[in-house]
Amino acid sequence: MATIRDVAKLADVSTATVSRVINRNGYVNAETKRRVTEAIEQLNYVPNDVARSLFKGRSKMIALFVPDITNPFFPELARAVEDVANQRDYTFVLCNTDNDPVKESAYLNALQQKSADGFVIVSSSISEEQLEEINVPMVAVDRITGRSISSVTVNNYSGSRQAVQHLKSIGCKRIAHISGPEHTDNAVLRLRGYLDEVMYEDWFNSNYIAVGEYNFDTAREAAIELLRDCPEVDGVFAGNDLMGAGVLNAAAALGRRVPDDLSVIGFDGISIGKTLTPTLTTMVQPIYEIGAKAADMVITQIENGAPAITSEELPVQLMERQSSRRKE
Amino acid sequence: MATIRDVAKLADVSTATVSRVINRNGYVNAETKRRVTEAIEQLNYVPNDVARSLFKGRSKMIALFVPDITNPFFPELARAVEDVANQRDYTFVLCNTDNDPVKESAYLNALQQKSADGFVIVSSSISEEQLEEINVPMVAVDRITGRSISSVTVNNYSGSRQAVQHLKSIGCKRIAHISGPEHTDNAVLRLRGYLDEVMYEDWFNSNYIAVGEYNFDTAREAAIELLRDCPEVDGVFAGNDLMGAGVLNAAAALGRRVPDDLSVIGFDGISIGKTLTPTLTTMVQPIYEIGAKAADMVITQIENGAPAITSEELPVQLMERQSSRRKE
DNA sequence: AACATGTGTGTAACGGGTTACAGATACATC
DNA sequence: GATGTATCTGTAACCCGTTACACACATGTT
Repeated sequence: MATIRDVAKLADVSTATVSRVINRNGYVNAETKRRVTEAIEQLNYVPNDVARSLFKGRSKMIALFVPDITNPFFPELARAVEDVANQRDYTFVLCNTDNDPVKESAYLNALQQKSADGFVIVSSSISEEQLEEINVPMVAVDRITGRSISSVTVNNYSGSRQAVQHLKSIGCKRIAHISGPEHTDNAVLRLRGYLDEVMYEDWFNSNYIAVGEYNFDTAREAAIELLRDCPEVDGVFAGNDLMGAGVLNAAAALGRRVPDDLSVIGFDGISIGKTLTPTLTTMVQPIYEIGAKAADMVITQIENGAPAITSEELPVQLMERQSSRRKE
Repeated sequence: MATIRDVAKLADVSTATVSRVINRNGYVNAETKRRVTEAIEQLNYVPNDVARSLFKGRSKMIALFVPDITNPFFPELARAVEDVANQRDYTFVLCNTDNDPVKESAYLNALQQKSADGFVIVSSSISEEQLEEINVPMVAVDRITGRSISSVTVNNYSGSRQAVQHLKSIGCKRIAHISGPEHTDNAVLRLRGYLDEVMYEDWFNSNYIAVGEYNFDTAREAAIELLRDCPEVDGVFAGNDLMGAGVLNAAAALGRRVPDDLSVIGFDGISIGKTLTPTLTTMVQPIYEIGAKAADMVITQIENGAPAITSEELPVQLMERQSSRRKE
């Protein structure tokens, strides 16, 4: 591979001049510039990013931390972050943290050594101290980790109320909630939204709440138990779409017809909702925009160094599909 | 951040000695080593990866190219590659190529500039010439791109025959195939397996073959048309699970009961198969192992420089679920 | 005594860019 | 004619590790 020195020699100038041509800064005579450009062309020269990074202390690289890319919510998010990164000429690195603080900080260290310029993270576990140690821009997404970090989220609380309101509006009289994990702030917010919507209903009772992880299996288990214990339940608000799929499966296993006997609504708007039978009614998050917005914020901060902590909250939207229908 | 020079000064040795301690090579007196280690500890020193990369021309970084991470087959693959990369102390970079040769080579260039050490790629489009240009280890996965590159795949042909045999064995008399895209070698192999299994059946007719993309929507469309035109079809082999989901959805839309009227089998074994109603019978690929194996091959090649081109073919396995059942 | 081998450490060049600084020239201004 | 300013270019230091090479000393060999 050709180096800047090869180019300099061929164009009969110093490396400084070549560098000036490449980076379009400082004065360069038009004729000189032509010669340099030609030499670059001829040698097929491309500047070495590593050398550049070393000098600048920056790498044009941002990383996304997600709990597990295997969860279909995250690929779409990743896609957005990657697209924006590319658009703005950054390299994109994906890291699965498994919600494990040890893995998280291992990644953080490894990437700092590589001069990563910024991070977009989905994390429930990162500590304020760790945040202090990072001296590059960082934006939290989907979940808020602490108040000393910028974030892009949706209004989980009001989205959750909307979801329950939808079930009420189609005539559900007994609405249960299969909640996500208690240590995750968005699950707590959704639970709170549900509670504030049903707490004062005379039919409400705490058996209508079950807790699972944000996945299919635990939700299915929880739903089977709940629906067996409370056969009067005619509406379920699932903590997210994956859990909604679990509820649909549980309903089928118990012979409960959806939406005739039971309406189900999820949260997220991931694409598997459309593949299910019946298709899943859900509160759609603008997942791609969330990721794009977060990536944009990080890169803008990298380049302009705007340090203010900002919190964006995007809207969710009801998407009615087959799993919920007005009762006769 | 502390540099090796700071450590050298504090321990009162040269940077060479510090480097020798860090890398455990060359001779270092035990007492000296102790002092250096202490200084490293005290300063919280971590070697700068970028400087290291610059000197060595290697970055301890591998990349995975996938058509689209949003397709649920790939996250699992990505997960495997990432895990192995981490285990062996490599950084993992994910790239979505959208099957676009332009994006592919843009990524290839960008990553070469960053001294990426190796690539795992899923691609139908990369050319032999491009392969020539890459002078780092590279392994193709899922699809074979050319004969000048190592690969890890499954036996698509025999897996496909097994799938059709399964439908026959449960009593299907008219078996259709919704095939994946014609420019993708694994789709072609699966189609060939299907053909070799049904071609000489007296019922066979070419209307039983439809072509789509490897996604839900096109398969759904294709299946609706096919099932409407050929109501006698009682078994469908879908090109992959996502397409299988499309077929199930189409069947539901047409009021065909699965598995009573129609049995459906997919290919891949991705997790959404379990979330569908009915759950989807499929030929399970060892996706994680494929990714792990490929990552392992790449890294081993990076470190030992074994240049021989090898092709691994892993087995697929029938997983019977609710979408297929023996006819009475 | 002469030489080989093993141990221990430092100096300095190197990888491939970037840029502060200095020097040179051209032109404008007073 | 002196001074100022814009244009153009090169030298060399710098980013931060790694390692070839040189040198010193200890021990073993013949």
